[in-house]
Amino acid sequence: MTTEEKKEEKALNFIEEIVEEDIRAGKHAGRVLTRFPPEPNGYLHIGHAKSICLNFGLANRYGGGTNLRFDDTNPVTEDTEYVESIKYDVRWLGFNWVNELYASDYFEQLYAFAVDLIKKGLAYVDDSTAEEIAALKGTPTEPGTNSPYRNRSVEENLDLFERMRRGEFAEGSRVLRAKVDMASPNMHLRDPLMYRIKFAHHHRTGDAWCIYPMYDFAHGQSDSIETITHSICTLEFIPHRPLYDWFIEKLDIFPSRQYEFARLNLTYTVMSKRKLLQLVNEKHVSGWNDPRMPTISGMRRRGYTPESIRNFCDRIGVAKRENLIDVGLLEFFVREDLNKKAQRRMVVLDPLKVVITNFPEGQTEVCYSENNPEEPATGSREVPFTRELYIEREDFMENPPKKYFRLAPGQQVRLKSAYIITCDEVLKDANGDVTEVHCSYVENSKSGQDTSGINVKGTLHWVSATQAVPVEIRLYDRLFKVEDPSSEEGDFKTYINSDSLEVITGYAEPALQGTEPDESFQFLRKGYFCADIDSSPDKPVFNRTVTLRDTWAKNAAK
RNA sequence: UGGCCGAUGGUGUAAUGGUAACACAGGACAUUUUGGUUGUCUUAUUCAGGGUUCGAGUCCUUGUCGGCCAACCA
Repeated sequence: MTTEEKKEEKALNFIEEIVEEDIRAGKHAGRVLTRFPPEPNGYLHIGHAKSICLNFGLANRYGGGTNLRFDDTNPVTEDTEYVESIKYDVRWLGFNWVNELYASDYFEQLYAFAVDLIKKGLAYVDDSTAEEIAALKGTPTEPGTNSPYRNRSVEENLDLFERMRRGEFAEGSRVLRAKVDMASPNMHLRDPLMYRIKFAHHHRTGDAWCIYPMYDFAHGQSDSIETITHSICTLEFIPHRPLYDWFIEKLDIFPSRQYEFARLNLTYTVMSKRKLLQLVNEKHVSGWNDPRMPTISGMRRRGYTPESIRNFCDRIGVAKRENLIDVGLLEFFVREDLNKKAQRRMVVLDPLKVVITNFPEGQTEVCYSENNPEEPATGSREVPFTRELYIEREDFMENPPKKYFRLAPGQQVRLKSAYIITCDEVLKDANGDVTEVHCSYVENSKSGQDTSGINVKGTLHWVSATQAVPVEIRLYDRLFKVEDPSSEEGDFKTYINSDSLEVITGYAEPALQGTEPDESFQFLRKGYFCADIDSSPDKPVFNRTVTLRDTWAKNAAK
């Protein structure tokens, strides 16, 4: 079955249904234009990826386009550093926007819209303090009270607003408000603020402006200016929609429409930029791109692929129900993708020395191991077999439980792509800890030319102790100890998992030397690992993306 | 106590008045020179009550539970 057919079979989400209905009805002549509107005040995270896949996916599917629009109306928190990272991340995810735009491009137009509303008697300058405005706003159960400045003349409002722009008034001394309805049960309709005074340097307009539009008077208007047909945002903006429509109607501009879907929540992490910024600022992580972060940049560094993230976003669907998705689903998709793509290598993370007593000292025998059994075309590589080897400490047990298929006294195992060995002797130190295991290899059991007829249950990964390359390995675990840190009592940071990073030295087969950053491998039986940007040719550093599925560990834990 | 949104397996998402489906997670078996991969099987009377209908997860109604809304943030 082709991808095309699969796509058609898949049920539509409710937004796709709306779009199809609009197309059927001939709305906007069947044109579809969406936008992805990040505020450049932080890095993109997996929740944004859901929105990106939705917006760009919709445009893709219905022959439209998507604008990348930076919602940069609050100069004090925004920065070009964020702009650059956002652009990089969207491209990396595999999407191309038709226009790179900024709400700040529209400041002059937005100002003209505001003047228009003032002239229509639908906006006024309010001299009240923030506290006074809040006090007159009422509560969800009590109506608000009109501001004493609500009935200024059009002329006075025009004059005051112009002088606000000229910088004649102090920050916080005046605002422009829409004249809607102070008694509305919808708080957002109680004369919402349109403009505030901020003597702040803007990352794009510099010091050209000292008044900046609020979200509600910038977002919808930007949509309209760009003739966005479907403006998709998250659930918390539902109460803003009547205001979104009010401005468009009163301004009599292009009728963009807003639709809302439920944001993504993932177990064992947090998904708000405010919280993520705290983790960065307070050094709980090394930065926005710390591999434990749910940011796109963090996941990229961790070893996640764009495909795996897109597949994930595809599978979780789009609806209006609050959700908390098991991070295991994300892990499934990265395993699925890396299983096809990542070459196999052998690396011992916690070494136990094995001496093959019947193998000559100083001799090296070349073995060949397939690079990826899922992709035979990737061929095989040489792996040196010597008298002294390392195996994983957990792959040996002196007194093994039932169904332990690994090495134990008197037991036989296969060394992957090499020989079957028999455990003859266990050496211990004064504490009784195992220091070394002596084995003998079965000479006619070499992989590919095995005539021994021996059937072993277990196959172990291994490296030559004398030719192994030490590598730094960073083992990551979930950032939080509880499923939903944000819903727990108190500060979410009290639930940080202090053991979320463990740095160890592993011993890699020689083929792993000189690995380039960003390259992903499957370390046999251990998981997927991605070379970190901290790697240098002489000292590779690997991040563990995710472990392999481990049914043995699961059973043993029971 | 106001307004708005929502409720389908453990988790998500479908079913558009006509046999509750798919994925993940869990369980069982088989395959496997990765306890990986792969394959087969398996896990729900749809929040509750009432109503409309030949027939309701779907429509109506009442209730319950959850979420959002009173930043000069977005």
